[in-house]
This record gives sequence, structure tokens and C-alpha cells, in this order.
Amino acid sequence: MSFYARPALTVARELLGARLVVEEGGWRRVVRIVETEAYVGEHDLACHASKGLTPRTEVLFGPPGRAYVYLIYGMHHCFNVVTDAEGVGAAVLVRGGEPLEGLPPGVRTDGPGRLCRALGLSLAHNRRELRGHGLYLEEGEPVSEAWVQRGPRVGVEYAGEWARAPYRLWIRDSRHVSRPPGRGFRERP
DNA sequence: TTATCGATGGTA
DNA sequence: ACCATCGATAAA
Repeated sequence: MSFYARPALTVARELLGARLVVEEGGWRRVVRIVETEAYVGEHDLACHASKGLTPRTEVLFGPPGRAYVYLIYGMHHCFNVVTDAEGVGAAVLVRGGEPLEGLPPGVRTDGPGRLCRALGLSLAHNRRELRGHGLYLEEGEPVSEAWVQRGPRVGVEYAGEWARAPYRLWIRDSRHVSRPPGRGFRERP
């Protein structure tokens, strides 16, 4: 069983601290993942797979370990890792990373759109296998449970009960965690 | 510092 | 007609 062929929430937890590597035409960019969200299956109304099998969602139901990249609000890309068994429409959205290599000083990598832009990820990467052909993940220092914080996923208010599930995970005190809109939410002291 | 608003295009 | 968003601008 591969790393990815497990429930999305498990993978979302273990991706914290992992390194995401993108290589293309001579450059190499690496971030340490600090924020993820699990989209756990067809029954999860916040998950795109809940729309059923369509050209867009097909990759979610396919083999684990592939990229699911989509365009949102007409201008931003979101990068996901397809998880769980083939036939299960589940994925993990990567929402923030700490720049480690190949990124200009000061570039922001908090938020799924900014992260994709910084790494050069686009629809061209959709459905790609995360296996070293310019796009892959590497193990990092494990992140202990004491450093993991959880909360509701961002921007899925339409999903009823599922909007409140604590499927957003992030590393406490990281400066590269995105901040959701709305009041009272403090995650950087 | 927080709040509001509009850009922009794939998807169904 | 929706959106798993961001950056500019305004208010304070």
C-alpha cells in the first residue's frame, strides 16, 4: 500500500512537514508543507467528488498519488494530492508551504493560489503522477502531534454539516499558514 | 489593523 | 450561476 492509498485525513496529517518539489527546465523549487485540507470522499459535500464522476472529477476517483489541479475564481490554481483507494474520490489540498529552495526571497507561499503561483503549478500539472517527473513529494522531519492544529476547512460554507468538520490541519506558529477571512481567528500570536 | 470588493474562467 | 482565492483599496 502506497503512502497515498490511505484515507485523505491520514495523508493530510502526514503531509505536514513533507517537501513538495517542482522541477522544470533547469530550475527546482521546494517548499515544506505546513497546511493541508482533507476532502474525504463522494459523501463529503465539500469535496468536488460529491458532484459525481465528471471530466473534472475523474482524476479524484482514479489511482492515488496523482495531482489534482483546478482553477478557481477564474485566476487561481489549487494543488491537491489524490488519495485513498482507486474508486474513492478523495484528495488533500495543499494550502501553504515554507520556502526551502529555489524561491525568491519574500515570495508568499501561504494560500493555495499563491503557493501554486510561486511553484509554477497550473492545469498543465493536472492528473500528473507524483513520481519524480518534475513533480513529487519527499519525506521531511516528522511533525509531532503537539505542533498540529486543526479546524474547519476554508471557504466551504455551502457544505452543511461537512463545513464544520475539522479537516483543515496546519503547523502551529508557522508564518506560512494562510489566514481565513472572518473575525476572531488568530493563528499567529 | 480589519473590511470590502471586484477580477476572471472552468465547470455543470 | 456557481466557486476549496487574492490583491487593491478604504477606513480607522
